[in-house]
Order: sequence, then structure tokens, then C-alpha cells
Amino acid sequence: MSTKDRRQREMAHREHLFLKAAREVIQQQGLLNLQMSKVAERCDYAVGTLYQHFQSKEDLLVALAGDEIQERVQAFQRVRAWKAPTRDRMLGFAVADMVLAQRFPELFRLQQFAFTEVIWDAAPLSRRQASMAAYAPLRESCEAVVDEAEACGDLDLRGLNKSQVCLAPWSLVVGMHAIVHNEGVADRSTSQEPYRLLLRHCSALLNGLGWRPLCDETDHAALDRLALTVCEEVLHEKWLPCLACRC
Amino acid sequence: MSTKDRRQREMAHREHLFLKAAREVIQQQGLLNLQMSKVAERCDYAVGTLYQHFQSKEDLLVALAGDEIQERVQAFQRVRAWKAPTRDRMLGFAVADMVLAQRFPELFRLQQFAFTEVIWDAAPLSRRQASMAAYAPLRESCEAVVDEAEACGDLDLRGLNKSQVCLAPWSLVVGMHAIVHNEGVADRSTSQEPYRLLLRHCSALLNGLGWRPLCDETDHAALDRLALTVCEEVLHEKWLPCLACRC
DNA sequence: AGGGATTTTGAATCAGATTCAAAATTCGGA
DNA sequence: TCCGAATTTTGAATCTGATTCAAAATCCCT
Repeated sequence: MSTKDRRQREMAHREHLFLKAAREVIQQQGLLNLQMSKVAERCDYAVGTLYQHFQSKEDLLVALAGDEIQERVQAFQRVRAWKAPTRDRMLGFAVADMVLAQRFPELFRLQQFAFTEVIWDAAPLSRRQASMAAYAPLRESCEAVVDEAEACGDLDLRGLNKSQVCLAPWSLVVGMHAIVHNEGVADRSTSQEPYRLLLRHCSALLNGLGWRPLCDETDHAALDRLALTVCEEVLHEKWLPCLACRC
Repeated sequence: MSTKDRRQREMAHREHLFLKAAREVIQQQGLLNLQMSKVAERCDYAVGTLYQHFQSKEDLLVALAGDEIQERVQAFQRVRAWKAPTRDRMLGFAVADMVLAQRFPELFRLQQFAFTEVIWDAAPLSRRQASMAAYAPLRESCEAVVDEAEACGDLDLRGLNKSQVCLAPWSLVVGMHAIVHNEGVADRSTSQEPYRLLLRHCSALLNGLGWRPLCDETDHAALDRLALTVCEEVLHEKWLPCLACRC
């Protein structure tokens, strides 16, 4: 039945509209000022229609977090497919993450918020599952590189599974984001260049995990070169000089 | 003027009352159901009185996060003063963190929430500063151990300052919390024992940072022994068998 | 074109945070 | 001890913004 199909398509299209509008409101006015009525109005729909798509504000937030992931998924897939040593690619994930965090800081904070118990638990199960599913490819990309690394002898898993290995750099990245975004926890004077530092620590961690070739993580120049390469050649993003600092 | 003093004291006392009540509401009914009126009622005060202490709900939340830190500060100070190699103490911080996270999971989530842009930015500056200040001793404890490690030759800073070094394990811990608390990001089957894994990764990270004596991070028995020791002898906490799993 | 089904609308409702004028209490002095 | 000014407490009223739902509009099929 083609009528139904069209409806379906229109529905999907409008859902996109709403998500885009919500994103815009957040970017322009901050997460703090996101209101359901603003989102609806911006699309020239009534609030009620918005509620046809999202059961609640929390639902919308979680949907947004899941949707926003897609860009990251693509970036991660590029890194995964990059012709480079497994170790560089693993670091590349961190670079990708930080580049995107830099480009869409508001949306990055949104994520932090959406994963908060208060929001997450208030969203309907189906939505949570959908958002979780949207995350899966990220993990897959990471795990694929771990697999390769093991296969080509760059890495011994030493009793862990690939997923557990991934958790290490992943935690480091997530933690660093959380800390940096709350400017102050690590005081400003302390780490002027948190992301450069993150890369260095990641490198140290990979050394600790025995990921060959072991590198000198104090070689800033090499890390900067890697970041630049990933950014421009793999992600095709403009290099943000800011990446090195916190401006 | 002693009248004023008394007032001051009463004020402080009541602030504690309110904070305690808020904590209880959160533990019993979840962060989701925290309402200003409930907190006031539980203390037999009118809402207006509560608002004499906290400008807004966000203010209360941030205050709570700052207050809740104290327990952690004490734990960290114990670990810092523990007679053990610097490396063990650094891992000890992670153990302390996870023990407390296990004991007060609700309050741990509160923290995550309070540091969210939406909440944090809505709290008055003075409160944010106070909460930040409450965190400072945590950092100091960590940094003190780094200092000692450097002094006794366990660690070369290799161009970093102590604060930057601390950021590495700290990020790992924060990130792991964030991931584990959102059960699902790392799928359940993947890491049955996230905290044991965390400790192993921390150990690997310290190896990567060149923190002597370098250890075999795959030696589970040793890590478990360390965790148990920190828990019982340093923190005087009962050992929670659950710590090793995710029940 | 007609009329039942579906969708959209937005004013009304509801929840809960926040305010503030009135009531209560405290305080210092007579 | 009593009085009136100053301070504090109170909680009903207000306000904000999410959510609902009955009516209006639109769609779809015959």
C-alpha cells in the first residue's frame, strides 16, 4: 500500500525536521533553553504534532543523542578503514572524537545530559534501545581494529576480549571529555591543552597494553603530526588550531 | 556578637538538615523524584525557608554534589597516608573511588547530573566555586602521591606537571564510571566485572607512564589483593563481594 | 461528493519550581 | 515584663513550561 508508505516517509522526514530544529535551538540558545514549544514552532507545527513523534522531552533528548552519533560513526569508520598501523588508528579514534567534540560542543554536552539517569530513565525503552543501537557501530569500529591488531601481531589480548581492550582508551577519552567540559575540575592553569595531553596519555596507555610498535609518548611532534593527518586526510575536516589549546 | 554567631550556627545546621533530607529523598525515590517541597516537608519547614538556603533547585543539587564529596576526600586522604609504594597508592585512589561508588550509587549519579551544563550553569557562581573548592583536596591527594613518586624515583614526569599526570588515571576512572553507569554502552556480556577491569587498565596505564615498579597487570590475584587491602585496611570498609561483579 | 478514519491543532490542564505579602518570632531597650 | 522594630518563616498564589485531548481539519476511499 503506497499511501501508507508515503505516510511513513513523511513521518520520517518530519522526525528529521524536528531533530534538526532541536539541534538548532540547542546550538543557538543552549540546552538550558530547549523548549518543546520552540522546537514545534520552528517547524511550523503545533506542539501536539511534536508529541506524536516524541512521547516526552526526555524522549526527544535521547533521540537527539542517538541521532547525533551518526556523524561520529562515519568518522570512526573512516579511521577504521585508514591505511595505517593499527596503533595509529586506535589513536585516530581519539582524534576523531576530539575533533567532533570541538566542532559541536553543544551537542557533545547534550550527550552527557541525555545519558544522565534523570533523562535516560524517563525516556521510553524503545527509544533507549534505538539510541544504544546507534552507538553499536562505534564499538564495532574499535573492536575491528583490535581484532586486526591481534591478527597481525601488534597486540596480545592477554586474557581479555577485544571489547574489554577497547574499554581502556574509550574510558580515557570519555573521562577526559567529562573533566574538560567541566572547566575547573582540572583547573585551567593545569592543562592548557587537554586534548594534546589526552593523546599523549592514550599513547602511554597503549604502550601499557603492549600495543606495538611501542612509541615514545613524549614525542609531541609525532602525536601532533598524527592528529593533523587524521584530521585532514582521514576525516577531511579543516584542522582547528584550537584543538591544541582550549580557546 | 554572639547572637549573630548563634544564628550563623543554626543556619549551618539547617543547611545540613536540608542536604541530608535531599540525600534521603534521592536514595529512596531517585533523583528523578527529588522535589523541593518534599525536601522542605521532610524537615518540617516551609518551602520558602528552603529557598533561603538555596536559590534554586540547581543550587541545591550542586551544593549536594559538593557536600557529598567529603566522604571521598577522607578516603583519598587515608589512601594518601597509607604506608605503601606510591604506585599502589595511586591504584588505591581508584579502589577508593569504586568502593564509594558502589556504596552510594545514587549519589554518584547525582554528581554526574550536577556537573551537567544544564544544572551547573544554572547554579549561582558562589555555589559552583564552593563545590569546586570541595573537590580540590581530591586533586591534592593525588598530586601529593605523584610528588612523592617523583621524589623517590618511582616516576619521571617527562615534561608533564603532576597535575597533568594525575589527569590520566583520573580520566580513566571517571570515564569508566560514566560508561558502566549507563549499562549498555558497554554491553553487559562484555565486561562482567568492570571495576576489576578498571584496575587492570589503570595498572597498564601506570606501566605506560613508566611508574615503577612496573607490574604485570594481568596478575589478577595481585590486583584483587590490593583492592581488598585498600578496602579493609585503609578505608575500613566492609569488602563488598559485589565489587568484582556488577550485581 | 460524502462520510468515516486519521491527523493536526492549540487552548486547557497539570506539575512543580519559585515568589512574596502576611503572620510569627526574635531582639533590644524601657 | 512589655512594646515595637527588625528579622524570619510561612504557604497560598504565581509562573513556567511540559503534556493532554476534544474539536477542527484533512485525507482517503467509494
